[in-house]
Amino acid sequence: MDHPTSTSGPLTNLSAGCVSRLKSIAQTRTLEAGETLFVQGDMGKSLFILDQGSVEISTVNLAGKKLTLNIMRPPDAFGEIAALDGGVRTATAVALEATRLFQVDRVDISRIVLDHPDIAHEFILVLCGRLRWTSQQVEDLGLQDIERRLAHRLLILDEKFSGGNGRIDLSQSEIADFLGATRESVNKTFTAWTDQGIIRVARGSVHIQSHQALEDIGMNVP
Amino acid sequence: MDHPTSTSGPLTNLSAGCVSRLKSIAQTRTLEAGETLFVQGDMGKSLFILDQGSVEISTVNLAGKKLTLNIMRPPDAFGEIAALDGGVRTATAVALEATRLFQVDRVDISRIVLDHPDIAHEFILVLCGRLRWTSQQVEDLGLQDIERRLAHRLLILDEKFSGGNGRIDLSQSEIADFLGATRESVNKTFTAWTDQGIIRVARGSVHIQSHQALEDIGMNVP
DNA sequence: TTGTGTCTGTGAACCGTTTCACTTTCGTCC
DNA sequence: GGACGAAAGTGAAACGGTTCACAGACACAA
Repeated sequence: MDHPTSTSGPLTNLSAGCVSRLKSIAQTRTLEAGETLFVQGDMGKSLFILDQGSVEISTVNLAGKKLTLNIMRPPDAFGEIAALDGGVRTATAVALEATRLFQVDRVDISRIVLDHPDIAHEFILVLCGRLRWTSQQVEDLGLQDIERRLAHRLLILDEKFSGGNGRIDLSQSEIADFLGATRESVNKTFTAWTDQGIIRVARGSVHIQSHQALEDIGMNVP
Repeated sequence: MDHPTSTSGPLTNLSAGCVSRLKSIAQTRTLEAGETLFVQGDMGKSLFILDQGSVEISTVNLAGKKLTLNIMRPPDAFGEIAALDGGVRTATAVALEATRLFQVDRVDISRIVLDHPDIAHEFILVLCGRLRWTSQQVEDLGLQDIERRLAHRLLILDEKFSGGNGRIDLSQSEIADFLGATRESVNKTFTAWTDQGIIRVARGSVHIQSHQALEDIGMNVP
């Protein structure tokens, strides 16, 4: 069996070998754009592996404010926490477009994990990666102001969604939901950055002109 | 081998059986009050299991603002992420008092995890619990105002540190660091709550008079 | 081409929280 | 018992971000 996509860091995924084994015992499932796969608080019975499309993972508070935790695209897997420990879903998953995914049942995963130590080890690495991703988010939300959070998040989104090429295809509202901020705040920061030549904006996307400048902003003392 | 202390939720610990096996291959180590065990960014080579004392897990930004992520007490274990995936420490660990702990080396853990599927499974459950704890923190920081965060955090601290008896032995500054807020904000909220009979405050501690009231505050629409 | 809806841009008022600058209370160590 | 440091209490001013209220731009469908 090959190694996981990356050994640490927040972008860790299961290895191709492990994924194909899981797919062999999975059901396939399709979702329409906007369809909800599960909501926070549901009992979680399965893990999902994306085949086509994209799924947004988010939480909403009682006032209706949304915080986007992640946007999953193939070959991402998600829903592992509840699938592995049998607890409730910690967030809500909604398809952003027509989506096709594999659904692996909790009992099958438990069996595989106990039978195959190498797969158990892979799940451990995936969970560690998730923990790093989430811890980073706690740190940002608890300690950084919006400008720094935004700089940091743009760099992460660029790496995750565009492989570092600098084009991020998200609207300013979507980016704001990632930060726990408002669209207006994001827009005002973007305007300033555009004036400085750090980014270029278009309808539904941002182009990073200077990764270095964004890194510097993240490194500044607030 | 017995079951983990709890099967899901943020307070999950390793089972007594697993802990005693890990202790048998661990070194013991003592720390003085204020001594730093590791800092964020260090390469992580081991897992720690507390025997006596307490350790604060926190992150600090460049401006010096601190966010307390957790305070560990026996029989808590911590440092698992870096110990399991070999990455860098995501936070800093400092002893709050004279502390004694067991240190288990990363290579020994890897071996045990691959040799003992049941222990691997326990680690998976512990990581899931950590992820639930951390996700909750993200949700609070991203979506809730200080009053709601404070209400929620008091209930969690009460359960974790005092088994739900209502007495939380932390100063207002320490509580503020848990929230990512200032001591003054915590103090002002405490004054209001004291007037309403929800809590009673003393030097270095808070007494919850009405768990229900705090739960209600957490449930309110902001 | 003219809608129609979504995304972007922008300024003013507002509000929650921090910062600052104290005073007071409490414990404990000479 | 008085002195000192740490914790708590409090009000005024400043600030970062949100809310609100629009106006303009672009995309796509009728």
